[in-house]
Order: sequence, then structure tokens, then C-alpha cells
Amino acid sequence: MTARYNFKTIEERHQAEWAGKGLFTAREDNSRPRYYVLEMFPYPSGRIHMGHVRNYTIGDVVARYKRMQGYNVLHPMGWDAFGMPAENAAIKHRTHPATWTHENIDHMRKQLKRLGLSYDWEREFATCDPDYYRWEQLFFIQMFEAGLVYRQKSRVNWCEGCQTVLANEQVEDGRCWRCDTEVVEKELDGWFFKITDYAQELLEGCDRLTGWPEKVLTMQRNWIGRSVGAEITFPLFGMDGEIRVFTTRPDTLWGATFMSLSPEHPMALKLCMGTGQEEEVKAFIERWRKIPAKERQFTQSPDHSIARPKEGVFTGAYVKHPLTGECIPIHIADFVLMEYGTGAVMAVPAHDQRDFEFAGRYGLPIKVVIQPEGANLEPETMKEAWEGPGTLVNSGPFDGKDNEEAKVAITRQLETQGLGRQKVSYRLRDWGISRQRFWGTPIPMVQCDTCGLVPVREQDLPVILPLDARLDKQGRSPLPRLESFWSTTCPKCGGPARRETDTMDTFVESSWYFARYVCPDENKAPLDRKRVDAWLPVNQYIGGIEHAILHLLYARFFTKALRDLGWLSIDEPFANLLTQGMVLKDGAKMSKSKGNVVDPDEMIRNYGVDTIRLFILFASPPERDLEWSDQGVEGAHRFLHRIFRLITENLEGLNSVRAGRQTLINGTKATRALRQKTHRTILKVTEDIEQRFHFNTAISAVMELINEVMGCLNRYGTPGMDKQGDWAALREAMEAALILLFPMVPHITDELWRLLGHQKTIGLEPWPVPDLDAARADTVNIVVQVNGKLRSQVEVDQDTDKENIESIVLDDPKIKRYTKGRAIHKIIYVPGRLINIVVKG
RNA sequence: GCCGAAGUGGCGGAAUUGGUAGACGCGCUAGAUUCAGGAUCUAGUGGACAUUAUAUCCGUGGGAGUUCGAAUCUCCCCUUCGGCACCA
Repeated sequence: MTARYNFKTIEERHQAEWAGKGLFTAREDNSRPRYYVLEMFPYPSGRIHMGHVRNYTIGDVVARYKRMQGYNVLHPMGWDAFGMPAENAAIKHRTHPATWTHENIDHMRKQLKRLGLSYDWEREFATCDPDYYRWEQLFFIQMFEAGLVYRQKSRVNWCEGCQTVLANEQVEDGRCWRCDTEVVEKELDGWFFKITDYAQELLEGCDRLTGWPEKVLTMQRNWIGRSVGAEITFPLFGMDGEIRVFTTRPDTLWGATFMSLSPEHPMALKLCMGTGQEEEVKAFIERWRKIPAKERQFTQSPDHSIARPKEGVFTGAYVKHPLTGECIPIHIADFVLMEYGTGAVMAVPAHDQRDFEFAGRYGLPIKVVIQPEGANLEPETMKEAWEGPGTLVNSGPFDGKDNEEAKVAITRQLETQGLGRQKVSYRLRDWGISRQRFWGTPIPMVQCDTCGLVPVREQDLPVILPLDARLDKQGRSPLPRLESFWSTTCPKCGGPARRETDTMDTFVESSWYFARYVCPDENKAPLDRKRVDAWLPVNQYIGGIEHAILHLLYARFFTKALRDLGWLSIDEPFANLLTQGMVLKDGAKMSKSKGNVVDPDEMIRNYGVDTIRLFILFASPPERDLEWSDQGVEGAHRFLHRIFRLITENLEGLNSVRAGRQTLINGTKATRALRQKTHRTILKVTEDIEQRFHFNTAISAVMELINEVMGCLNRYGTPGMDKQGDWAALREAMEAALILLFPMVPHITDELWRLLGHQKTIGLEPWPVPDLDAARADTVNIVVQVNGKLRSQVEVDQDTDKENIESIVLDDPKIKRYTKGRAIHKIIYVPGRLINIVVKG
């Protein structure tokens, strides 16, 4: 009886050895090319879940693979440690969020270590450490001074469940991204990052992020939402002043029959004064204000049953058409957004569906100015607006022009009169980062009655989150009521002042953590330029698709802002991005409420880490969703068991030789076939990992190799395998299999590697290079088709030419049956693969 | 409604450039071993036909098309998932 596959002992032993030898410590070593692989760091919620296991396993395979390829690999891990769950838990358990967070971190660190992940733990940090967030406060101050931060009162998204404000990106379908509570609107003072200053660069950068999935780039492009048009000034009629609009259709300017203002437009109430419409306008705006934010959005739903019609009211005022001088009525319309463009639109009902609906409801005139090709639109008969291309009509000097040309021509005309200009608008809004919660980075600002808003002096950083704060049951932040925190003196005049009690959105911490990993020990500055330049950008970033916009857009913005402050020289933080799919059970995302959670700890106890890693990697390619299968786990376990036995039961034979070309050259036919398989497997696995990270097909290739080895042993029997060459080929095959599998199942392969007589860990082996001669086949199998249908196969020498193959094939009795009495029309030959005989009759 | 991705055996999934569809694994069936179960090993496993030819036909959501040849390319339709949803 040979040794059993005791995964627990094996895994613990090798983990201890790797850690003891510091094999995963990244060093400042310029002799080797650097490679920075990073997985999105976790929120310390308490326990690792299968999504983490998948994410970190994928990253670990990449890290180990790159090390074997000779790279100086940086693979760090840390904690995204600020956030609401800590506060909620602290309230529930009457403790401090810091205590809860650190306990979770300790537990999760143990779990990650048990997974055998090759992290450089010396670089670990938690974002709730003052040593981390002090630098974030410094960045905030520098950004404030550079004009990238401002404070403003505005209507914000308020989540009652979380008792705080959310950024636009954090509202999904009118609900909070974290707790799913319906978001309400609230008027509040808050701090903003001017991400819109970088809108154009963030958009253009998408074209250069060739290592990112197209899906993510599309989502980011749509979120930024650039549109080119014109800003047009409409002078008020009969009074001083003007109203400006943004339009992407300056070509339809002649068709503007009225103007629509947002109910929030600052001119809305002023315009109606003294027109007799005052009361109606006031009543309309009052009514509109009472409609919950979510219902306001439903005015253009495809399902007409819940669609609210567009509503508005006439202000009694008019503007002058900038080109025709015509008098145009101004309406308030509930579908016009104050946040986009200028909050006012010129209404062209013939060529904009929304304006068409509004005009129809209030009996406003429709004027056709674009005629589509081959049609003659009449306002009376139109059932919907024509938004497509066409030729201009009723447009004075621009009649007959193509509408695309007219956009340019009309904009130019407006420019010469000083009534308009070309303008680019973005959908992207500034990033609201104020949170009315406790457990986050304090915003380092002070409100002084005489000096206004003043940043904390750099030498006074960090502004520390007090550890003696008591949280109240409602979840409101204790900071505004904690005088010892907010009471301070003005850094400018020394007078009494009040500290800002809002904290920062936790997405700020994750916007620069990847840079801090490069120099976590730097204590004079946030970043060490030399190391930052050497390591960044991250070569491979791995995480969930749910951050396609949120975290990934914020981190891109922050990188550019830090670059402009002089802290970095890169434009983009992540050169390559892999978005891994979700882990599902019974077709649904694992969740406590559905009761379909698979516990990683339990799995590891029953099968070992290698089995779990193997199953996860084998079950589907990383970017796709993964369906958890207990039977699949069993299968993975069985495979590892098989390899273990294959080596332990044949140790004597395997160790009787040393693999190498010398003993392999005079092998038998079976030996040559095995060697061919070995080297083809090396080729295949390397390609699968290198090109697409398709570990599932890489593993199946190694399984094939193992099957081949078992076949050899079965066919010839172990006692028959006494020839040196044969054992050498088997040993070569098994060593290759172990090395190829090592990044995926590091413990068992390292164990078996030692059993084969090696002194050092398999992780120090260089990644194998295939012997192309050995991989080459002597003969090839040619598929023979007649009229595209498979009819026969022939085995020919590798270098047989077309003529020879043709004559062999045409002589084949199986083929003759189909060609007999028919005319051969043509013969198509795909070298080394296939021959197709096209016959007629 | 608009944009995007996907649809392949009982299941997870292969098929890299238009060239043997279903690799590999799970499951299932039969056999070996075993007191029995489990584990392991061997063989088989898309469907139909049905019987010695190891043929033939059908088959990658449905329908058309391009091609000597289509899971792969084009068009139309269906389904599922994701994103956006008054952005002027």
C-alpha cells in the first residue's frame, strides 16, 4: 500500500514552507521585468465567500504563472475597510466599528492564507488605518487647492436605509446599490470631486484601453455620454435678458415653435411675473415638487399603462427666435432636466418625439423643417416626430441643404451673430463624495465664520476618526454631536471654527489603493515616485463586473487627478482588466436569503484547497458565470487523487531515470507518441493561459496527457516498462503535467515534485518550453469529404504533397463508391487537415 | 424602447483563422473487483434507423442566404441575460 493523498497535511506543510522562505515577497529588482497583478480588495464583511475564492484563485494562477516565466511579480492584498456594515454591526453589538472591522480582517486573513494564495503579505494595509487615510486627506486638500473639489448645496440622492447621500453612479433603478432602499431626493450641502473636468479624457482613454473588455468600455462611454451640438441664445421678448439652450439638432432651429424650461430653472418664476400666468405657474411647480423622484422618470416608459403624460404650463413670456426674430412662447415642461445642458430646450415638435407629445397635448404648432428622402411630411398627418436625416425646408437661406451640413452652417451663422456656438455636453455629473456617516475618512476641512471654508493644515493631518465615539441607534453619525471632534480653531485666523463632520465616500479609498501597495512603508509622503513609476500601471487587474462603472471610473479619474498633482506619471491605472463572472448555485447568485450559499471553509475541510481551486478553474472560463456543482467538486478531487496515485504507485520506475533528451532519442513508437502529446500539451496550456486565461481548457489538456500516461502504463503494464527510454518519457510527461498544473493546484504538485526527487519547490521551476521537434507528428490524419460530407480518413506522411494525397484518396474504395460514374468537378485541399472532392452528376 | 452579449448532448463546457461538432469533466449504462456498499479499473454513451455496412440519415434556438464546406460569415425572427432609459 502506498501513501494516501492527505491533502490537509500536504497543504499546511507547503504553505508553511512558502511563507517561511518569503517566496512571494516582491523586491526592487531591475534585473527582471516587473509584473503587477491585483485583485479587487475585499470589504472585511466577516467571511470569505465563493466569489472571493474565485476572484483570488484566478489572480493567484496569474501570479504564479508569471513568476515561473521569470517576472518579478507584485501580488498584494489588503482591506477596503471603511463602510456601513461596520457601523451597523457596531450599533448592534455595542462595540466600535474599528473593533468589529479588525476582528473580521484577522479572520479573513486566516481564510485567505488557508487558500494558499501567493500574496506578499508584507504590503498589507487596511484603508481605515490613519496611516492610509491621512494621505487621502492630503490628496483632498491638494485637489481642493487645485480647484478639483468644491462644496455645493444641491438636490441629492438620499438613502433612508443607509442614512446618507449616494452618488449618481450608486443609484440603480431608483434604489440604493448597497441596501436596495428606494432613494429619495433631498436638498443638502455636500462636497464634490470635479470628475467632469476629465470627462473628455476619460472618454478618449477608453479607446486606448485595449486590454479591457469591450463591454466595460461601452458602459463607461455611455455613462460619460458625450454629445456634440450647439448652445443657442434666445433673447427675451419685451424684457431684458436671454435664455440659453443646448441642442444636438441646430439643423432644426427653424422648426422651433416654443421653448421648454425645467420646473427648477431659475428663470421659471421670474418670467411669469405680471403676465397673469403667475398663479398657474406657481401651482404647477408646487405640484411637481411633490412628485417622488422615482415617478418623475416614468413619463416615457414603453409600457403606456404606467406612463405619465408630459405636463407643463405656459409662463406668459416669450423669446425671440435668434435667426427669424419670430416670437416664441416659453413653457415649463416637467420632462426637462435641470442637471443636463442649460435646463432649457428649444422645442421642435416635428423632429423630437418628446416635443411632439408635449405640443400635441397643449395644442402647440408643429413646423416641419426636415423632409426625409422620398416622403412629404405634413404636420396635420404626422403620428410621431421624424428624428432621422433629410433635407431642410422652411428654413430660409438653408433650404435644400442636407441636415448634417446644415448643423455646421447654422451653428456658424449663429456664431457670427454672437447668438450661439458649438458646444459639447456630457451626461456625467460631478462625483458627490460627502457621506453623513461616521465610519469613513473625515473630510479635512474647517468652517470658519470669518474665513469661510479652510483646509486643515498639512502638518495637522491626519484628522483622526475618534475611537471613543458612541453610535446612536438610528445610524446617524455621532460626529456632529461630538464637540471634541468638531470644535477647532481656524487654520487661517485662529478663531473658533467648526470641523466638517461629513466623511468621504468609501470609493475614494479604492481609487488609489493600488498605488499605495507599491510603497506601503513610505511615511513621508503618500507615494514614493520612484517605486510608483517602476511598478504602475497594474498589468492585470481582476474583479467583478459590478464595478464596471463605479470603482473603475473613479479609479481612472483619481489616477488622472493624482498625475496632474504630480504624484504619478501614468494616465490609466489598469492596463489589462479581467471581469470574472458570478458564482451561482441552482442558477441563482448565492445568498443567505435563498439559502444556497456554499461555505468555502467547509469545502476546504472536505476536499482541500487544491480541489476547490481546480473545480473553480475547470468549471468555466473566468469571464463567465460559474454554476457550483458538488459532483463537479468530486470530479476535481478524483482527478487529483488519480495523479497522486499515478506517481506514488510508479515512483520506483519514475525515479529510475532522469528525464532528458539523451535517453529519449531512441524511443519506441509508443514513446514518441507520448512525447508528442507531452510537448503539444505544453504548447496548448501555455497558449490557453497566455492568450485568454482559459484555465478550463488548459486543465482539460493536462487531463488528456494524464489519460495518455495511464493508457501507456495499462497497455504495456508496469513490469514491461523497464526500458530506460520508456520510463524517461513517462517521467518527462509527469513532470510537465506537474509544472503545468502548479499555478492552479500548487500544493499537491509541489508535494509530488519532491517525491520525484527534487529538492526545491516546483514554484522555482521555469515555465517549460515545448520541444517543437518532439511535438511534430510523423504522419497526419487527412479527413476526406465528398461534396462536403465526411466519407473517409487517410493517414499520410507529414510531408506528402497534394498530388500524392489526391491519388491515394481517389483510390480509396470508400471514396470510389461516391465518385464512381460521376464527374470530378474540383478538389479542395487544406494542407494537413482535409481534402474535399466535389463531384457532379 | 435603444444598445450589447449569449443560445451547442441529461448537465458544466470544447471546437484559436470558415475545414472531423460534442475535447475534458459530471451523470448514466454494462462488466471486473468486493460479503455488501463505497472507492477503483475496463468498455460504452447526441438522436434516428436497425443489424453486421462498424453503414446511412438527422443534428449547434427557428427560418433563409453566401460557400466546395457554416456552431463560426450575412439577413430576418424567437428566447435569456446585462447595460441605458425623458440626456434635448
